[in-house]
Amino acid sequence: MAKRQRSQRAGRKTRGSQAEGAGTPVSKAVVSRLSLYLRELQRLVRERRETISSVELGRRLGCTAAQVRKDLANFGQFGRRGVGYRCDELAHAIRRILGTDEPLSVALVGVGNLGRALLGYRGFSRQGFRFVAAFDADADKVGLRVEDIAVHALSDLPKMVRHHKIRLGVIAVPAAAAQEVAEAMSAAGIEGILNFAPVTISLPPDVRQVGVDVAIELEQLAFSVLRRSATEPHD
Amino acid sequence: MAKRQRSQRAGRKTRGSQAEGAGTPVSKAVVSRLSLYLRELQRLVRERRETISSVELGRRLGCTAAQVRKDLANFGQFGRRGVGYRCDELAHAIRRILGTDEPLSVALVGVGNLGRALLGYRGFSRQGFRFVAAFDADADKVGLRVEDIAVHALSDLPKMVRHHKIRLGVIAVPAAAAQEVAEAMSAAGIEGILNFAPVTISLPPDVRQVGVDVAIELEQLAFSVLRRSATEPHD
DNA sequence: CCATGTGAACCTATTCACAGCT
DNA sequence: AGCTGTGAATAGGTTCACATGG
Repeated sequence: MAKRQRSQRAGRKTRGSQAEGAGTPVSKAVVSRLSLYLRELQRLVRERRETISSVELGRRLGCTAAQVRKDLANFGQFGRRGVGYRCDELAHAIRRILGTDEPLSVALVGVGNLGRALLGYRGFSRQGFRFVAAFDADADKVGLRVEDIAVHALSDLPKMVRHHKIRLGVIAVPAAAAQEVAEAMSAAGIEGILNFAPVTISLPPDVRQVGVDVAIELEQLAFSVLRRSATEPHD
Repeated sequence: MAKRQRSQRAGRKTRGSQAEGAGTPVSKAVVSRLSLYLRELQRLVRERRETISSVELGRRLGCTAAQVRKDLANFGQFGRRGVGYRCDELAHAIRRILGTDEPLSVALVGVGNLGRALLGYRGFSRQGFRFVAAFDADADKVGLRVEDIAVHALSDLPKMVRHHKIRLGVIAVPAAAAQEVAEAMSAAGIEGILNFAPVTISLPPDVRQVGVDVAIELEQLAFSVLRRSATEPHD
């Protein structure tokens, strides 16, 4: 495996080149923590904090300092020995790694309660995402504007994807409709799907997907709470 | 409930006892997959399907058959050799494991767009959760009923927690308010918090927490989509 | 024969501990 | 001194392959 590590001679080999392109496979857990680091760094930058050490970043996020350093080491060298990481610099580097340093266009399908909440959520644009179009199967909703986004018929999806160069799609429809919508997205050329419907959807492997099921998250929580009381019946 | 943990002696190891109480530590990943199994099993039950094998369950969910069997093995024996698992039986067993076989009371704080969407989401009650009260810092919202749930002032939280035996809390407030709300929940005796605000909250270790940041999920997706096109520039 | 349940092998991820730079 | 970056050690999770039993 490509060991181009020691080519320090390239001089400015870009401190923090997110280098390898796709050299080493990075695990999902690492990427997930990178997003967490970024979130905290953005807060630090807002607070005018200049630098932070791996120890403190770890402490704030509930992971070890070694973990922070190892995660970053997957993508390059971003810190300064004896000093730590410059908050703004590292934040920018992580955005480059994640690919959110330039805006990505997103389509939302399903303008129900959840869909509306997502359209109105400012966190997306803060992280470099743009909802450029919404879609709904309900003819009564088509033509409305929700949070300043126009609602279109699903049949317009392919056209809109092409026209707005939409690469990501968000599914916020009932479970029964999710598979169909996912297939439409895939056919329209969307490359990644964030699925809030409580079903597993199956897609060609070249379409990436992430599922979020809020009921499952609550179940996780219930388990850890209840198991805890089982573990420590009385203290 | 209560009762016979280790009553069955030697011979059969308790078909489907979620036995160990807290014997072996179970990883988060396992619990997360259990929820996924449950979701699929509930669908199968609705479709009147009697049994399913680990192979097919794995195929539907995108994991291996061995994974399915190993995960279940953490908690007991639920299958019948040569046959597979009875869908209804296994679903019920998993609900027992997760602790969602009896309803849990939940409080929601933050009746904004997201909070409203969560109150209206039927998936929660389907999985055994009950929103029994909502809270908001905005005095104009206090006194309203949203999705048939009354909105209270935050100062009523301790009283309501006691009165309704609320064990879980959901935070759907802006980032700036989340830490404060979490502390109020903890002080009121809530044992687990599902946090939708995009910040890491710090709490005494006896309060369990799960964070969901939808922007982070989109970032995960962006990364895997963009990395993919970097990996295969031209096929 | 079919499919589970499970020890053992394998592989991945996290933590340790220290070399090396500032 | 302080803190990063990283090989080595450890712990954890997944897959294999087969014995077990309906």
